[in-house]
Amino acid sequence: MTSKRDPFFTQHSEGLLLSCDTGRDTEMYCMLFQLVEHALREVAGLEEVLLGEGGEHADLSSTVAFSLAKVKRAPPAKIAQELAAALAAREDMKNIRVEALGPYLNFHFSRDVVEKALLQATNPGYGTRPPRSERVVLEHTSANPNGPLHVGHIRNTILGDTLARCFRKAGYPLEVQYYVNDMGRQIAIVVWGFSTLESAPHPGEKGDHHVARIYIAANRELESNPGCVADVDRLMQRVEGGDPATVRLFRDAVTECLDGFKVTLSRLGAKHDRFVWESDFIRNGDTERVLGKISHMQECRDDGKLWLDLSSAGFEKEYVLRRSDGTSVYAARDLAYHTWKGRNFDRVIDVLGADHKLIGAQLIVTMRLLGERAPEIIHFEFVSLPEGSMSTRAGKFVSADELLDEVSGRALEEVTIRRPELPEPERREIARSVALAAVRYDIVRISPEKSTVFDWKVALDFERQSGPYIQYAHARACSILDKAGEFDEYIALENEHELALARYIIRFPRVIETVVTELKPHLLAAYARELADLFNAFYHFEPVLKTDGLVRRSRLTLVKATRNTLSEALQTLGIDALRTM
RNA sequence: GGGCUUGUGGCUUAGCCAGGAUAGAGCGCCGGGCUUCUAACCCGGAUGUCGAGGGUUCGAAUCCCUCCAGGCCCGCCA
Repeated sequence: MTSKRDPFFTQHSEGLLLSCDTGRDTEMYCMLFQLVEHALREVAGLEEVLLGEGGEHADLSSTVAFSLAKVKRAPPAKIAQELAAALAAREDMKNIRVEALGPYLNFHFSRDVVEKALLQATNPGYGTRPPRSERVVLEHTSANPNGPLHVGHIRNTILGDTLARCFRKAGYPLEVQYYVNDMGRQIAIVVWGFSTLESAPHPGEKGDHHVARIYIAANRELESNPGCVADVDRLMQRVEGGDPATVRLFRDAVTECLDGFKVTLSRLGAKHDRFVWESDFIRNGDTERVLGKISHMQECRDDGKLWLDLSSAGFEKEYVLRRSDGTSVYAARDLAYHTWKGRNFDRVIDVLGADHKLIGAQLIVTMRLLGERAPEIIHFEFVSLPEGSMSTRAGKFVSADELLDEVSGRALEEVTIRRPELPEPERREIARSVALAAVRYDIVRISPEKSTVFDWKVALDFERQSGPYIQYAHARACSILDKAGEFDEYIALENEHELALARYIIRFPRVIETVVTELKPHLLAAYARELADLFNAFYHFEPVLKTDGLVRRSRLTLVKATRNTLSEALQTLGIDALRTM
C-alpha cells in the first residue's frame, strides 16, 4: 500500500462528527464548507473569503491572503501564515488541517471526517438535500406545435429536465410546465392547411410528423398563393374572438401534435406536470387585465397599436402588445402567463432559445415595472445542421425521433457485439438506455451558451466522456458488489486511489446545490464523468474481491458508495443506472 | 447598421460571472496493457501566441477598451 501516514489522519475526534451524525439531512461536505467559510470569515475579518475547491492541492483552499495583503500592507505569504495559525488554534477546526502554502490557505479534511462522510454516501438517496419551502416553477421545451421536436428543441428539453431533476434532488417543491402556443400564426397555417389541402395522415404517421407535413405543404401553398394569407388572418381573429368552430379546429390540430410530442418527451425521459395553454389566458381575461394595467403605465403608447416604450431600460424597439385590429400579440399573453406564475410560485425559471433573448429581456423589465415577479431565464444557443440552420417550415431538420431511432440502432449493434449471450429483449432494453444516455449526456455536457453543429458521426459515437462511459463504471461497480455477496460496511481508506475517490464522492451534495443556485446542469455532467474516471482508475489498480478481511470490507464499502453516488448522479441526469451492459 | 453572444492544442470542450499555485479533459495521433472484479477500460507520450492588439493589476484565459471571425436578434410572428 502506498498509504500516506499523515499523523493528522490517524487522530480521531468527536465534536463535529457527533453533530454530523444526525442523519442524512446534514450532508457532511456542505457542513464542512460552511464551517471553514465561517471560521475564515472570523479570522480574516472579511465577508468574502474566496473559499473554493482545492483541486490537487487540498480539499478546500482560499486566496483571501492576497486581498488582505492590500489592506494590511504586508506580504500575502505572511498573512497566510498568521491566518493559518489562528485557524489551527480554533476548536471548531480540529478536524481540518490548515496549511499556508505560500500565499495560499489550504484545508485538508481529516481522514476520519472523509470516512464518516463516505459512509453517508452508501445510503439510498444520497445527495438529496433537506426539503425546502420555496416553490419553483420551471418551464421548458414549449415548442410550437407545428411539427416534431427536433435536435434543437431537445437541447431545451434536456437542459430543462436535468435542471428539474436537480431542483427535486435539492429539496424544492417543483412544478414543470409546458407552455402550449396554441394560437399563433403557425397554428393558423396548420389549421388552414388541414382544411384546404389533402391532409389525411399516412398509415402509422405520428401526429407531430403529420402536422409538420401539412404545415410545410401549407407554407408552400401560401407562398405561391399570397392571396390566401388573408384566410389565415381571419382564422387568427376568429380564434381570438372565441368562435367555437375555429377554436375546436385549433385545439384538434394542436392536440394531435402535442400527443406526438408527449411520446417523444417520454422517450427522452422528460416529464411535464402541466401543459398550460396560451389561449386560456385570453379566455380567462388575464391578458385583458394585464393590458389594462399596462395602459395606465407611463411607458405605454397607443397609436392604433398598443406598445411600451422601454427606451429608458435601453430597448430601442417598440414592445408591441396589441395589434391595431385589436388582437393580442404573443408578448401580451406571455405577460399574463408570467404574472400567473409569479403569483403562484416563489421562483420562476424559463428555459428558452437564444432567439428569445430580446423578448425575454423585455418581458423581465416589463414584469418589474408591473411590480410582478420576473422570471429567471436560461437561454441556450442554437443547434444547426452542417448545411445551415434548421427550419420546420422548410422541412429542414433532424427530428428527435429519428435521432433516438438511429442512436438506439447503433447501441443495439454495440450491445450485441459485447453481450451476444443475452436474449434479444434484454439487449434491446440495454440499448435503449445506452442510447438515451448518449443523447442526453452529449447535450447536457455542453454549456448552454455555446452554439453547436449537429453531427451524426459524433451523435453515434459512445466513446469516453459519454453517458455510456459513466453507465459502464456503474455497471462495473454493480458487478463487483453482486459477486461479493453480503458484507458489513467498514471503512479505512489506505491509498491514494481510495482517498481520491472518497474525497470526490463526498462532494456530490454540494454539486447539486451549486447546480440549482447557478442554474448550470453541465456541472453535474462533469462531476459524474470525473467520478467515473476516478472509479475506473481505482478499479484498475486496487483489486477488491481478491483481497480479504478488513481491506476487502473497506474496498467493498467504497465500491458501494461509488455505485450509489454514480446511480444518484445518473438518475439526476435522467440516465438509467444500468446494473449490467 | 445596432444589440446580445461565442472564439481555449488538428477536432470537441472545462475554467471566465466572484482575477492568483505548472490552463484541466475527451477524440484523433504515437507507445504500452486483457490466463487478473465487464478493455464501452487503464497507463505513458507529443501537441496551447487561451481569436488579435492595447489597458487595469504585484498578478489576466478570467476585468476594461478597440478590432477580427462565427451564431442569434432587431415583425402589428411566435
